Parts: sequence; C-alpha cells; structure tokens
Amino acid sequence: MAARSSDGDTRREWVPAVLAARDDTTCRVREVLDRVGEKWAVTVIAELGRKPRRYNELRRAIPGVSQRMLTATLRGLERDGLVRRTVHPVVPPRVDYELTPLGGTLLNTVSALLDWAVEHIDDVDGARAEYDGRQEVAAPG
Amino acid sequence: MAARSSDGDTRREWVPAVLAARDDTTCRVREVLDRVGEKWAVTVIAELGRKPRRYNELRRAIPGVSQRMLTATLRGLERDGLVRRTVHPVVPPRVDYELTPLGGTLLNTVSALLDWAVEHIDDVDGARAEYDGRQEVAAPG
DNA sequence: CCGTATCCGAGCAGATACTG
DNA sequence: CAGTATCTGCTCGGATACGG
Repeated sequence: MAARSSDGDTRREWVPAVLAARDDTTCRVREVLDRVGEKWAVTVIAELGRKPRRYNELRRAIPGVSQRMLTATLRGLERDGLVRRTVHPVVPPRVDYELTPLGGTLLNTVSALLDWAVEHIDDVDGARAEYDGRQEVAAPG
Repeated sequence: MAARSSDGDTRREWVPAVLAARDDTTCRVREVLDRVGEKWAVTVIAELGRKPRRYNELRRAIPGVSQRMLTATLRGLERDGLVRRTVHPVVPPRVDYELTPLGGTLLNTVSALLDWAVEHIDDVDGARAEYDGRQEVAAPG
C-alpha cells in the first residue's frame, strides 16, 4: 500500500501512497489517525491487551481518566469493532471488556509507534531544548 | 521495548511495556501520540517525505490546510527536530522545508499505521454499520 | 513570498450529581 | 457496579486582515 519513491530522495524508503492520493480513502485513514490521537484510546487498548477487564478495573488501571471519558472511549472502540463489550445480567452488574482480534492487530501496529517514541524521546527533547534556546536568544526579555 | 504477555491470553503477541508502566516516559510517549493525532502533522510529514518543498508549494500540495495551521504544524515539527526549515535571504523570500533523518524514521513508522488503516477500513466500517444498526433497533423512532 | 495577529465557533474533556 | 446527564472551561482549528 506504499509506493516506492521515484525521485532522487534517498533519506527514506517509503512514501505512503495513501496520503498522496486525496480520494475517499484518505479521509477515512485520517479517522484512524484521529482515533489514535484521542487522549485515552491507545491507553485503553493497551490495558485491554494486557488482559480483559471490568469497567472499574479499567478505571483503576488508568489513573486520571474520568468516568465520562472512559465510557466515551470504550463506546468508540466498541463501535469500531476494536473492543467487545459483554454484559452479564447479574446483580451487582458485571460488564467485561476485551480486545477483539481486530483490536489486537491495531495494538501490534501502534506498539511500533510507541517503540519509536521511546527510542527517540531523547532526540526530540534535545531538539526542543535547542529550538527553545534559539527562540530565547532571538526574543530576549 | 515490548514484553511478552505472561498470562493465558493468546489473542495477541505484544504488550507495550511503555504504557503498562506509568512513569515519566509514559507521558512523553503520549506527546508523540498527540502529535500524530494532530490534523495536519502526518500529512505534512508525508508530503515532505515525497520531496522537500517551499512553503507555498506545500500549501498547494495540501488542499484544505489554512495558512495558520500549516505554519503552526511546521513550527511544531521543526521544534521536535522532525523537519528542517531553511531560510534563503533573497527577495522575494524563499523558505525550504525538508524532513530530517529523524522525521524520516517517524514517517516509516507511521506508514505502518496508515497501511493498517487501509487494510482494515472495511472491517471498521462494517463494525460501525452493525453497531449503529443495533442502536436504532434499541432506540427506535 | 512568507508569514503573524486577531477573532470566533465547534468539539474535546473534566467535575459533579444522579440512576438502574 | 456501571453507567447517564448536565454544566463548563479550554484547546483546536478556520477565516480574515495585516506586516516584513
């Protein structure tokens, strides 16, 4: 799904044909990017990747998430077929969440991005420090 | 950077240790996710991956982007060391943008995510249709 | 040509209170 | 336990106008 670069640029191997073509597919791809960019989506997927959880287990496992956002995130992921929600008709209520196979493949893919982040955090932080330093010199006081 | 799952879950192979540990690294990883989630960041990186561009070339290459957002996106990417900005002191002004090697590695990684999106768009759309169908049945008229 | 400054609306996201 | 409802601030992002 990616085309080989046809010009003389040798810094990279891949050009995502996806983003080069501005057809209907492009905007759908952006939806995936948007979801990955959502604040809690990847964290929830990662937690469910560790093991299936109940609602409040998940909540405790993810410090800082509000009830509202956890529910919204879960619903979105369920709608996209990434997470399965199972309600057990007992009292007190019990609802289990687990990754679907599709959700598992997404986690595998996102993990590569996470690994990139960990590997290059120092580079990024260094670049930021340098950039910010230049800005202060350019606009002092 | 990813640890093998230690429980009986066989649906997936990987658990990102990154998100399992809630240390300082975790929140920095989120910054990368946030950037990828930004509306124009990946598109800009992809365009610059095709070849270096001048500001207005880039603008024409990315329909729908406003001057404000293009500049903001470019500045953010430059600050993170993903894009290099070169000003040529001529009249009229000329400013070139290109991917740094670091930016190139990010594009390679993001491309995998894009490929996932293309490959599974039908699955996701199908899941959505089914989910929305169930909702309508549950809450008719 | 390459931006910056300002204004504004829409949607994301938190806190809180309430329900089956 | 597992949510829903409501209110509200905040940031993202578009349009427009102006500056170097």
